[in-house]
Amino acid sequence: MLKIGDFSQLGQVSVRTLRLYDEMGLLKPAHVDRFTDYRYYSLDQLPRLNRILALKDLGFSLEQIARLLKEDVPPERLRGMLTMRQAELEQQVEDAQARLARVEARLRQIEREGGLPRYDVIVKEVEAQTVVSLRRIVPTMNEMVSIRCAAFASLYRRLEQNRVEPGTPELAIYHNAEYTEENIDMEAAVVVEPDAAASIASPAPLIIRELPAASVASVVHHGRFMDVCDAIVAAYAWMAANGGSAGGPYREIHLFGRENDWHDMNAVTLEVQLPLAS
Amino acid sequence: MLKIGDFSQLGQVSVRTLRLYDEMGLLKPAHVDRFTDYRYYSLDQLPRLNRILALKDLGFSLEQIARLLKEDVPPERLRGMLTMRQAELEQQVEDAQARLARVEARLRQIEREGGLPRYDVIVKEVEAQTVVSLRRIVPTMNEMVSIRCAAFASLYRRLEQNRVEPGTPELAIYHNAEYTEENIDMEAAVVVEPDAAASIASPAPLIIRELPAASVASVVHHGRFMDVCDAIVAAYAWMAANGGSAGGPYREIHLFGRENDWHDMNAVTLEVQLPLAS
DNA sequence: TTGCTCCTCACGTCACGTGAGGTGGC
DNA sequence: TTGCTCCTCACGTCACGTGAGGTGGC
Repeated sequence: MLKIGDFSQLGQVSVRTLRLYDEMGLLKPAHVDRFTDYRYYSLDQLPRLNRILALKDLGFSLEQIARLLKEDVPPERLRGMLTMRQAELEQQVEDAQARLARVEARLRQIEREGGLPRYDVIVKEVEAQTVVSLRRIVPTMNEMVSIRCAAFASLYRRLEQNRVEPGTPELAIYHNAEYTEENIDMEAAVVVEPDAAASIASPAPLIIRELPAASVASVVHHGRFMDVCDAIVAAYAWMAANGGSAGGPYREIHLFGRENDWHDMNAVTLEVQLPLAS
Repeated sequence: MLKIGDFSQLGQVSVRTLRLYDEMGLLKPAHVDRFTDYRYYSLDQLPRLNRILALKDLGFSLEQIARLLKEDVPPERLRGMLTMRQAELEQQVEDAQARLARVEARLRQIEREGGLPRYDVIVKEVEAQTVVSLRRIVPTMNEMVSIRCAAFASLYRRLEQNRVEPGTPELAIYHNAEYTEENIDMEAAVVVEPDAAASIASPAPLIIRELPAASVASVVHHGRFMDVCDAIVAAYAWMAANGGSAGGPYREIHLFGRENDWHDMNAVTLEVQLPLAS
């Protein structure tokens, strides 16, 4: 019989750990003194301790190990748990590799720019939404603001006529697959309740559609509206650096409010959402 | 100004998280009502929240992020932290891959044997130890027990003559590089205090040497002494399955006590330690 | 008697999730 | 007045590490 200290040395675990395993029922001492409560272990308990450590080494939690060590686990269940573990570990490897790639991209970025860059890109999930919109081709960049504002004005007017409450915030969607300064295919949109959208009898020229759910690369821009292109560039650059590709037209969310009502175009907050191909 | 609930929706984080970030000083609300303690955020705080989330996504702890967001971090320090993170992540990838390999080895083992195998192999570090030993060539397996016992008896006798206290446990070391049933090169050894070893004036034929520290694959065998070969096989099989190779002769640790004194060779506990090449 | 080992609480870790119990604003 | 949102505690998570305070065995 070994006292807990000796057994812990043989098994290369701490005394505290043995006490925990006792408490959890993972490894009960062969004998406990009734008067002193001292724990005594026998040498032939060492294989069980090693089994526990081996399973822990595979990444199982103590609770899972407790289940695996119950006498009556059928081999299929054992296989099942290991297969689960395998899948989890594959996921872990993948996650760590992706994260590593992002860290390396950051490092390269810092080399270039000498510090944390202006924009941070984060990936988030956006849900599907019903939007009502008007779509316009904008001949040149110079006309963008006026055409977009007119589109939004027209959109809100028609919604009012149909007694449909526009949701918030409004957004613009840019459909050109590549960068262009001419004939920009732009959609001015606003989120509405699906029921409200359905209540519009003859919608034309309004477009009513479901904006699909997506994983998006999201960048928040705060400052001059005209500088939003920097944020868009940042989103595309991030995507390229992390080996993704676009999964749809990017969305420009007017977090600051309605473009037509806003007083100061040099202090807007908006979010660029670039859907990622998955 | 946004109430915490609205800001949490925009930022895709929970209200609880925002309160935590406030408490930690990571992201203070733009304004806190003096009477109600309500937190109010402004839209232009969204970029900071996103920066926090982006850094978290790289795997930094909140405390590290707090340090990174202090105005005055020089870019080198930033690079330093990212490089650290990079190294940690490389380690994580490696660990997860190794663990995955072990899980897969287990799965294959279960396919073959239909359940958890008899032996569990764990890797542990053993420290360098000073041993005193006698080395013998054993012509055939049949003579192993008698020659080994004689060697241990002779070893203990000589230690006693030199008034050196033998440590515990005793161990046998097998030097043949390959499996063999003839001319087995065996060393019967016992751990001693370095000082005590040094005090032996003319040691011959005793060998006094330092058993090197090592990473070992460790298997505990409990049962008949003659079945210990199963444990040895298990250790080698594990090593092969996990892509390692032997880094020295294996050691057979007599946890049960002295082989010469033990009464029941059908109930021994011993540990096989197979050093791994690193 | 003095160290050494053992015992049982109980707090701390990390980034929140999840109530409990109470209050403010429409 | 009724929901809804906000507030501040405070416990739980996971596998221990690390004292605190006290006792048993040589």
